[in-house]
Amino acid sequence: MVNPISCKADTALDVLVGKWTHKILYQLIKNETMRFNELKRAIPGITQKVLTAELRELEEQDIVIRKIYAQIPPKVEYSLTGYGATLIPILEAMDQWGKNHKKHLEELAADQERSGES
Amino acid sequence: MVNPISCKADTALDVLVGKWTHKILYQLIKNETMRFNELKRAIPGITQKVLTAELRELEEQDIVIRKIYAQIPPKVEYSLTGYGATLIPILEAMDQWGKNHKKHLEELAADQERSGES
DNA sequence: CGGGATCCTGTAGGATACTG
DNA sequence: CAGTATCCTACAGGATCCCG
Repeated sequence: MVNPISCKADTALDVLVGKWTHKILYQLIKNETMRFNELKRAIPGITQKVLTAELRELEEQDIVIRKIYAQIPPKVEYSLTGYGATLIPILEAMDQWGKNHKKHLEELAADQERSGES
Repeated sequence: MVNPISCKADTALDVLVGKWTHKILYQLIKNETMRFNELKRAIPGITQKVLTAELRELEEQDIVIRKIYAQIPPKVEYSLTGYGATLIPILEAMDQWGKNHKKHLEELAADQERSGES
């Protein structure tokens, strides 16, 4: 029998969900540590407000850490915490599955065309 | 260097996200095959409309299959497809991580109390 | 029994302007 | 530079009623 999932996937989903969350994490995985505007530039389309909000949430959850340099002009650096890094395998699994799923959906579409769908 | 995630996690997230999606999948993993109202009863709080919509989406993505018995009263059975089952490891990983994350958050809260947060 | 058709609402997320 | 502070909108999701 399949190992039953006790439904705490919500908790993980809560962290990962959000239109931009995983892209932020992706950047921090790739670049280790980034400044606010660096992140903003790396993620086209996101607004300051949303980026700030997401980063605050991730910070609260101990997934990213925020280093503030008391200087003018301000400098703030974000990076993954060690704990946050435990998300990487999940993101990688989802990434893999996602890639495969895209292919799968295309094949499905092709099949349906061949069998003459409306 | 960390294996960069190419950002197709969106695709997987798209499938999994939705307030109820993973609970539906959870039920189908546990019970193999279920009728509409069985699912509805197993997932307290969900409405027919939403359940129907989610099932349709999952069906379109070839993750669940819908078996209709032409009879009165109607009988419709839902179950995971073999392809849909490839999601199980991801759900399990998220479940594990989610459980651990809950503990982690509690520890964080306790730490902050001890250090005298406002 | 397993939905479809409507109508409604909360909130995640966007646009824009201002600031230490 | 790295944010706040407002205001606004789209849409996921909910409530309800109807139907073969």
